Amino acid sequence: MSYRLLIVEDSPELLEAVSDFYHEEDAGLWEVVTASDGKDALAKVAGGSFDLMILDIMLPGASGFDICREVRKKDDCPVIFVTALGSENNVLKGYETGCDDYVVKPFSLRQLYAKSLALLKRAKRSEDRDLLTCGAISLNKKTMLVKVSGREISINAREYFLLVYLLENKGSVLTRQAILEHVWGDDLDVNDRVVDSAIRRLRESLGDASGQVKTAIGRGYRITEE
Amino acid sequence: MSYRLLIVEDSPELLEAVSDFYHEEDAGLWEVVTASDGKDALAKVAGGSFDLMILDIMLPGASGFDICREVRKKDDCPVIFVTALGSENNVLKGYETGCDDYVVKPFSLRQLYAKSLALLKRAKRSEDRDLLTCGAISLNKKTMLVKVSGREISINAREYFLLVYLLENKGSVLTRQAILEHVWGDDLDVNDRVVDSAIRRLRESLGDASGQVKTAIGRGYRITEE
DNA sequence: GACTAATTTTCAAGAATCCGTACCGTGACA
DNA sequence: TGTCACGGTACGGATTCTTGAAAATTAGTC
Repeated sequence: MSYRLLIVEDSPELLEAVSDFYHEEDAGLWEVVTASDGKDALAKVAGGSFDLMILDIMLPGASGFDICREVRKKDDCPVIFVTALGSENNVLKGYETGCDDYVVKPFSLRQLYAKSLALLKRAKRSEDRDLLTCGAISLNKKTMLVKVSGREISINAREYFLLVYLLENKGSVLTRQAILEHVWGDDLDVNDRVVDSAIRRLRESLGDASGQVKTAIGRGYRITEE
Repeated sequence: MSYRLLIVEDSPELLEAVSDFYHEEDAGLWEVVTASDGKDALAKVAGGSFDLMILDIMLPGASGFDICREVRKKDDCPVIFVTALGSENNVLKGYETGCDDYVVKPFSLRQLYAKSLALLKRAKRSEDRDLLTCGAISLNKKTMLVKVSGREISINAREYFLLVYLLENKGSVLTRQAILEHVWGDDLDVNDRVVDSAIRRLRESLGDASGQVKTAIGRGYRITEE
C-alpha cells in the first residue's frame, strides 16, 4: 500500500525535482499529487485525504499557512513547510498553524525525504495506539469516533465505553460483573440487567456489525471478528 | 519441550553471536528463528507464535517498535528490545509499546540470556494460572474460551464449569456427588443422573476430544490426556 | 432554577435456550 | 435371562436473554 503525498510549490523546477526524488527513492511507496498554486492546492485537499503534505508558503492564490489551517480543521495529516522564509518569526508562525516540520531553502532532498519517512512512521504509530478494531468495527480512542465498515456511526457515552471495554478484551467472554465494574465504575447499586440494555442499544447502533457482539449464555458477552 | 525464540537483528554478526550463544547454553531448550529486517520479522510473527522475542529497534522495513505493537495486538509474548538507542526517550518509548525489557548495546550475552530465562519463567507462570490443558483440550479461565486442537468450540455455561472442574482434577475419578457439589453448588435437590446428561452434552461439544472424558463405571467420571 | 431533550434504568412480557427428568436400549456379568 | 450401570432421545418446565415501553435520571438551554 502506498502513501498519498501532496506537494505544493510554485516553482516548476523545484516541484519536479522533489516529486522525482520521491519517485526514484521508492516509486511504489508514494502516490504523489502536485499543485502549483493555492487554489488548486485547496481543491485537492478538499477532494481527498493525504498521508503527508509538503507545502511551500509563498504561493499565488492562498498561502501555505492557509492550506495548513484548512487541513487541520478536519485532519491530523503531517505537514512539512518548505520555504525561503527562514526568519524566526516565520518559523514560529509555521509551528503555530500546526505544522510538523519546517525546512528552509535551500535544503537537502535526502534530508527532506528522511524527515518524511520519520513523520509518516510517527503518525501511523500514534494512529495504531489509539485505534481499536475488530472485524468491521473500528474505534478511535483519540477522536472517540466509531466506524462500521468505514462509515461513521453515532453512539452515545455508555455504549462507547462499553464498546471500548469489549474491544480491549476482544474475543474474551466478559461477565456482567466485570462489565459493570469497568464500565459503570463504583455505581454498583444497579440491577445487572442494565448491561443487557446497554448491549442492546450498542447492537442497535452497530447496525450491520451487531452480530459481532455475542452472548455467552450463563457467562456474559464478548465481541468477535465476525 | 523447547521454547520458540525469535531474534530480529540487522547486523549479521550480532545475529549469529546471539543465536549461537543460546544454542551453546542449551541447544535442546531453544528453537531459534531469526530475521534480519522488519518485513521478514512481521511475516514470521504472523506465521507462528513465539515464547520470547529479542528485537533490534532500528531495522530496515519496520522498526522493532512496530513489530512489538503488532505482537501485542494478539499476544502477550515477552519482548526484549536490544538497541544502540540508549536515550531516555527511546527507552520510554520502548516500554510504552509494551516491551518487557530494554537492553542497550553493547551488552553482555550472559546477562541477556539470564533475562530471557527469568522472563520466560514469569510469563509461563502467569499463563499457567489461567490455562488448563489436557490432551487436545485447552481451556482459558480468563477468557472463558475452550479450544480443541487449537480450534475454538462453542460451549454453554453448565458444560463450561463442569469441564473446569474435570480439568482442575485432571486424571482423577470424580464421583457424581462431588461433581454435583462443585458444579451445581447448593441446588442439591436434583437427581444425580443430571450429571450423566451434562457429561453427554459436554462430550458432544468436545467433538473429536469427546473420548478424553472417561466413564469410571460405578464410581464417576474423569478426564484424561487421550 | 425551571423547562426540555436525551440518556439511562427499571420493569414486564415474549422468545430462545437450557437442563432436569423419564424412559428405553445396550452391553456386561452372573 | 435378570440385573445393573450407563448412553441416547425426547419433552416440557425453568432459566436466561431480548425487546419494548415507561419511569427516573442526567444534561443542556434559556
